[in-house]
Amino acid sequence: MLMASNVTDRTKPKPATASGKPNRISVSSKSAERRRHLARAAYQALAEKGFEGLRMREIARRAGINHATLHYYFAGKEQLIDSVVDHIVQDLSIGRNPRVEDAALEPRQRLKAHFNALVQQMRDSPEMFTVLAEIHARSMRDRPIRSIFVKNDRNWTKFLTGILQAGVQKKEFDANLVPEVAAEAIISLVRGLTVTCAGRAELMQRPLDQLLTWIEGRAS
Amino acid sequence: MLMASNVTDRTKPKPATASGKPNRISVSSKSAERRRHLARAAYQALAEKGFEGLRMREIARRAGINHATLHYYFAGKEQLIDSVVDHIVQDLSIGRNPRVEDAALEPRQRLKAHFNALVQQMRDSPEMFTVLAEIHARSMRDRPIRSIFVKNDRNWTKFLTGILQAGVQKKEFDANLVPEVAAEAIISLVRGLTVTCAGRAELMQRPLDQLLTWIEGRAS
Amino acid sequence: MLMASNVTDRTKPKPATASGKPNRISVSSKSAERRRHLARAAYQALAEKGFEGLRMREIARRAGINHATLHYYFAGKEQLIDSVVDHIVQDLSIGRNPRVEDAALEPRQRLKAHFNALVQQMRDSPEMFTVLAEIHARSMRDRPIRSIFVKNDRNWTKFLTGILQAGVQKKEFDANLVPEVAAEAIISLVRGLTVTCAGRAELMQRPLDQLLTWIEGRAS
Amino acid sequence: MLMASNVTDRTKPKPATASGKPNRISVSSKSAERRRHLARAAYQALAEKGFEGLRMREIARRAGINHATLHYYFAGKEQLIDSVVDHIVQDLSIGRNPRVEDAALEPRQRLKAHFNALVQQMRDSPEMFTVLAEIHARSMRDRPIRSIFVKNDRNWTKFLTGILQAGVQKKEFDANLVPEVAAEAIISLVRGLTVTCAGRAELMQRPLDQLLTWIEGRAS
DNA sequence: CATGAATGAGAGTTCATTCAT
DNA sequence: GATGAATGAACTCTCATTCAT
Repeated sequence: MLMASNVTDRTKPKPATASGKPNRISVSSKSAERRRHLARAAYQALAEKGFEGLRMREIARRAGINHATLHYYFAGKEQLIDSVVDHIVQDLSIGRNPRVEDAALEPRQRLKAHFNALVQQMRDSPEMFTVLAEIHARSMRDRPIRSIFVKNDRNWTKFLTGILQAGVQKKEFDANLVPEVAAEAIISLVRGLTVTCAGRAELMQRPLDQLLTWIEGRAS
Repeated sequence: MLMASNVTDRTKPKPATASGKPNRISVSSKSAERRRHLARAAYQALAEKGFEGLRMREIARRAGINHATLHYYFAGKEQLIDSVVDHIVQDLSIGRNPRVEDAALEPRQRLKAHFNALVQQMRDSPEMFTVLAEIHARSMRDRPIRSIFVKNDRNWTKFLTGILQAGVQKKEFDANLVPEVAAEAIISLVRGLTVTCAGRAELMQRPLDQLLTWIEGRAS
Repeated sequence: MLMASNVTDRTKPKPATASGKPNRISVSSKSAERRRHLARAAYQALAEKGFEGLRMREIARRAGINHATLHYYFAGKEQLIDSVVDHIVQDLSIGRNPRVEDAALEPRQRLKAHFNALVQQMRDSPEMFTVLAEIHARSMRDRPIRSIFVKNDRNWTKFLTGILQAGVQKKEFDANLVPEVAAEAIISLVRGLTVTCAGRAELMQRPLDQLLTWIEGRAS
Repeated sequence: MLMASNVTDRTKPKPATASGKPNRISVSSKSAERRRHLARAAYQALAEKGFEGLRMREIARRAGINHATLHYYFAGKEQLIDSVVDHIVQDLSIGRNPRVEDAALEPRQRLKAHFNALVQQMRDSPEMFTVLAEIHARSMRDRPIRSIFVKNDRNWTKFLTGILQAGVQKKEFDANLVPEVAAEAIISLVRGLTVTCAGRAELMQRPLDQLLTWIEGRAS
């Protein structure tokens, strides 16, 4: 989850057609792939320069195309940014979908894995949190983006609540825990961590461990 | 603490000198006052438009002066922004200085007061957190600003550690608490809350209560 | 005469050839037809947006083809515009060719019919005069286009002179009339009317009646 | 009347103030003068390239200033164009205001003078008619500009009607003349002439003489 | 022929900054 | 200090045109 590399990986391999001529699907997929590539270039520029320094020409340069071509794929800067936001939010949601096979795992392990993935993400692609910080800042003045995060947080809360409930039930977590409230606390703590520990994944460990300890409570 | 109004309040009125002509000190004081006034105008513009939409001309307009005059007080946009950052960080640090009279208070009450002040701040001047989010985002790409926050966080940690230690000692808090680690967790949770609950102070209560519960542990 | 619908009507349908494959002639005919179709699309775009707002892409869109295909029929924008000018001037000349059967008619009636056709044209396709105004304006800076109008005016003058001469001879018009001079006056008055009365055909009546009265002079 | 040079001449000389420091009026007049200068540069560019080829950068170049400065004086291209239209319409109205001293002159002479001024204008500044043709063309798609011309034509009609009435009364003109109708005819003829005879003032003479003959009628 | 993709040139506009007064 | 004027740099966006397929 949370793997920025997913921004690329999301490119689903199109089925190779037998005919030499590209069919409709592969054509549209090629165009979609291109758009993804451009959104990724924008994402990187955003990580390095922020919204303030985000320039269409530089995004195009990063993608290796003429800046006018960018306008062929995106009606304007705003749409390109929307695309970046969509992609990143989609990436965030990966790994937060309660999977059937997870139900068997110990909740404690699942929560730990969730945290570990976060730390790993900070190690692998710290720029993702820079971009997130930018978008979060923007979300405070931009209703539509705000809505996206609210919706995203609801899903995240649901995911965590599921784990917490299971943990309480299995006596792995503190019996007094109110799953939803704890989920809210976890989300904010994690969110704050990405800012506080920007780029230094190792700093995240202790607060996350502390959080786990609190969640386990006297149950541990 | 954390009162945005402080941005203005910090402007301490200097006693008018007897002479009709302003003396050196009052001139420099007037100049400093003007600089504070401008930084405040910039702060408001920043809250409404973000760094991306921050314009020297609009700042000047808000302050009621000609835009060219801005350059008499700040060498450039960057310096003006630095000034805003300085002011806001200074505001943040207010209320985090362990005061002698506090030592007598119960640590639990002191922590609660700290949290309440935060909620109040969100109610009174939510724009401060918008600005903070902007600056936090920038701090992830900007070393000097990052350093300011690191230093600020150290002070904050120290402040919280003091309270936590006292609380453990007085058996108000969980005996197993490692004050510094808990302080780090508190800071990140609070930081995340300001984003998650942007503008809706009421949402902050439950996570903060949860946090208190955790800190008190079986001691409660 | 002067019927904008002629822009389309001029497209004479070529009889389909027996062979299933289109032969040279029908191909070139189809191509010519397509060119006329495109010129008409350009004419309409010109009427709505003027030269300033004339866009190759929009012309293509109106014609229902890809904009790149436009370049298969016209080397460039300039050639397309030339084509529009040619078509419109050709339309203008229709009805100004002295016809044998007209010789029998009373000059007064012929002149009146000429004016009526003009009024009708303004009623039916006012956009033609918008396009004409655009091309007239351009003709004042563009020698080749100017030449086209000068030539066109010569034909128009000849047409009117014929009527006027006949009218003087038949004592229908003022005996003192110098046909060529009056023709020039008529042309300019008509030309000015199309601007002054743009889109409001009813306003053209009175000046045209006045003109007729003047031409008839004491003869009437 | 109709003197393009008036575009410049309209610059009313500001009264020199005694004080070395420029007063409010002269300052504002200087700015207004600058605006007039820029509008004139736009007018010339418009005459040479038409609306289609009108470029802010070139207008600035003609005026000898940076193109950004143009935006200091005019909010945008549209406002600059509006200014050009205003100036030209103002120029047109000069000489069409019935003056008291004219009442004594023979109407025939006054009408002739009006026509002569037109011919002279075509000789002196033919570019004015090029610009007029552009604006007329635009007026056919642009309501606000259209309104300006409608209003202008009303004044022109009034001016001519005054002369014609006086002429009829003094038996200089055809007794059957309906002044207002004739005025309309005159306006359209003149308007058409400026297009037909673009740049060749000598061609205007014969139609205008014809027009005069018609107006005088059997009275002459 | 037809088209989606691409591009160079250039448009209007904005903005931080400078400068003469 | 203060300000109106000016400017260079750079921005987003558009468009006619070209080209590979």
